[in-house]
Amino acid sequence: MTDSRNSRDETLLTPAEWKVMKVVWRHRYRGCAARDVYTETARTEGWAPTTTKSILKRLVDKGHLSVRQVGNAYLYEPAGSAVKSLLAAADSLIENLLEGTSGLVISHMLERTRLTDDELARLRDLIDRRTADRPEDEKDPKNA
Amino acid sequence: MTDSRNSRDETLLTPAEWKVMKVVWRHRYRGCAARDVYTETARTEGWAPTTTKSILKRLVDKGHLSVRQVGNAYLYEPAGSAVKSLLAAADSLIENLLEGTSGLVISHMLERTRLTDDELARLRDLIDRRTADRPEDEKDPKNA
DNA sequence: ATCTATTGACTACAAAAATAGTCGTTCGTT
DNA sequence: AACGAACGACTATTTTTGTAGTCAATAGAT
Repeated sequence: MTDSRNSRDETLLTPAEWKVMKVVWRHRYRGCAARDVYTETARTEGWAPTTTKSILKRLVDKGHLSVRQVGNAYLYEPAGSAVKSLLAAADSLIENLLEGTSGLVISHMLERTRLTDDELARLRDLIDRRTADRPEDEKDPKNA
Repeated sequence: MTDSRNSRDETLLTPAEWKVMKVVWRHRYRGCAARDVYTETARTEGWAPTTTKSILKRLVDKGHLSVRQVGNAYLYEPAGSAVKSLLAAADSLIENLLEGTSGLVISHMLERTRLTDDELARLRDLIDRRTADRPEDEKDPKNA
């Protein structure tokens, strides 16, 4: 047994790690060198280049980024699991939800997130389906 | 200036802190003694009572819990900001959203959260309003 | 009045995260 | 060929978390 009760979840990024991840993600199609990241984090976070490089390395170690040596340069890119990490973060938020606050929190997020009409439509669909599909005995639970 | 670029946000709880917070929250009306918490965390997390007590103290220090001495016992309760912390966590998740993943993440959350019909209705409302209310020039952005 | 279980305060310590420095090597430029 | 800028590897320091022990005070039971 992997002692599930214990400690730190590797799939969860720390705040600093997220900041780095976001920059790499944004550059994901052009390829992203360490410098691209630390130029930006220097500006936005005031970090020393070495700080950023350390975090990059940690992300690689934890498997969230992969490096590829292209000629001379080393290019970082989200290692498959970038979105997975994000969803894990979402799950973790859900886990933390205090009784009776689920609706509140999701509304809050909805209010603060800019969505395309498409995405909105998809969400409405999802909601409709949830309202209808639920079997009688599962209705109006005391929330998760 | 409070040097906003720096480090650890005190309003964000750590995973261990959330676990404790949830228990306190659940007992919020009856009042919650340290023991109530560590009895449960002993079972669910396998923590020593002292571990739980330490976290309780840290939560008090950070202002997420308040203690009130009622007669002999010390009762812990969410210090006003419990929900605020939760929303902060939600905001932080939003901040971390990678370009173009907003809809995905919110759907994901919706799918994994049990909501009352009321809450669902409110969400649908919110979505409808968002779809309609938006001024032309803000439609279909490249996401946040 | 005494004993004991329990509590909160304080202390401890290992691990992870945040932050950053050093250094040998390599790449372009001269 | 020589030099300096920049890179990645490795090392270092401080703070925060996770985890837990010790202990003096106290509340209740006897």
